[in-house]
Amino acid sequence: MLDISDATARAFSRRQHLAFPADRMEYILRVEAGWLARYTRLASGQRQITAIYLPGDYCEPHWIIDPTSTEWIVALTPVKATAVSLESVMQDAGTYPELARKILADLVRMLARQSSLVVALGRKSGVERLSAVILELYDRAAAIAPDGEVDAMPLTQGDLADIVGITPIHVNRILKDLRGRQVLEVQRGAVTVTDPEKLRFVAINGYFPHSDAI
Amino acid sequence: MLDISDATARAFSRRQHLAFPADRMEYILRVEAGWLARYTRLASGQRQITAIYLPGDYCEPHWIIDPTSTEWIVALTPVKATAVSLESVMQDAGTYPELARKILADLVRMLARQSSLVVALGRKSGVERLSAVILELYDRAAAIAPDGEVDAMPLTQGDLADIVGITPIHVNRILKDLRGRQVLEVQRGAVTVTDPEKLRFVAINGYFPHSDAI
DNA sequence: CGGAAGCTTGATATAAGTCAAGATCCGTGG
DNA sequence: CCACGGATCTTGACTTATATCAAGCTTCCG
Repeated sequence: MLDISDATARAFSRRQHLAFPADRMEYILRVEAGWLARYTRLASGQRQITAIYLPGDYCEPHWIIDPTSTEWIVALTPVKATAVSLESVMQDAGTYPELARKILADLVRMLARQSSLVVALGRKSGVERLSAVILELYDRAAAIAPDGEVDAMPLTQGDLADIVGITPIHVNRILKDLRGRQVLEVQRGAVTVTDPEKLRFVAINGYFPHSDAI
Repeated sequence: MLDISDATARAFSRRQHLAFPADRMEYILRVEAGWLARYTRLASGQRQITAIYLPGDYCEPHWIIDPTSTEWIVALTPVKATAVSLESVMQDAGTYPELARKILADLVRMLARQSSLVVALGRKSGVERLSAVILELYDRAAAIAPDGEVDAMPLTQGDLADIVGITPIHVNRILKDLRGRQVLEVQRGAVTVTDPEKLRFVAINGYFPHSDAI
């Protein structure tokens, strides 16, 4: 069981797991640096990522209500995180509900994000889905960047494929196209948004109807 | 503003809306009878349903944390629901946290369901998605049925299409096929599961690999 | 009893997947 | 310091699942 003295930063390396399904958790991690993913694995072996956590986020905020992990949590980059024991959140809840309130607010944001991911996966084309997801991450990254400058976002084309539910090969082709339209740049293991507004347009409307140019 | 005296059943007719995006809510509805859907509409006019509420569910439980409606809530059937004022939940929270705890538990369940919907939409084929969604609803309906007997589930083929993110035409073809395999029966505006275990198999594995028969 | 909502089916089109083959980068061990 | 091997990316050719278009039917509500 963790206590306050444990509330110091812990380090995780890229591709290291922070939790597994059925784990009984005794703390919640607040991400200080690095990116995390939450995913499920299907019978077929395929992976579907259902959430991304960025610095400032409480990872799996619902653990304060039901402390059972249901999915895999993995570090997409080297990560630093501080653990807050559930016990202490619960105790504070009565007297200083600040922390509990913040965590619950995160929970609601997460629900909203999942909802819009459902909409994207259910009803949008490849370009639109990919654009929508990259844009959402861009906006979140911009919100926490000290100067609003977002640098390369540490996502493999395989990671992106597992978020938007398409083939990495197809992700590659879409990215190539978006790169050609000067919307973003692609590095090995990362994507950099160069024109957020164009990206926002594509995420909502796709390419112009009856046209190939943006 | 609602008070306790308002906590009596209200009636809504089929296709009537209970909330709209940006509405500021002052209460949460507990569904007593009937089915509800929560949905988003895209720029293209398409609809994507992101949640279904059944009797016993608290509709939009996250309103107790942020009382702003973000999507449309519509009755899929005639509905009876009782309103609980957020004010009273908040007041009770300190002294009798029972109600708040129940609502938060519902919120966590909802998050889990959305997560598995993301997985279905992202990584499963038409049959698998449709089977998974129908099965989930079947299981929920069975859990609240007094004798475990689930009757026809009130979903239009168009509704199903808007949950699983495929065309109503394609839903029709898949249902025809599942009907042929004796998994379920189809009525106008409703679906009846006749072989839940077969359905469960298809939801997880699809049809047998390298085979057309189940 | 008329019309809208819902269902059904066929023919055709297209977005995305699959298969295949290489190229490139990068961390690690010798 | 270099070499090796795995992870990642890239591109082309071909296949397939699902969408689109079109038409007609049925049921039910007002």
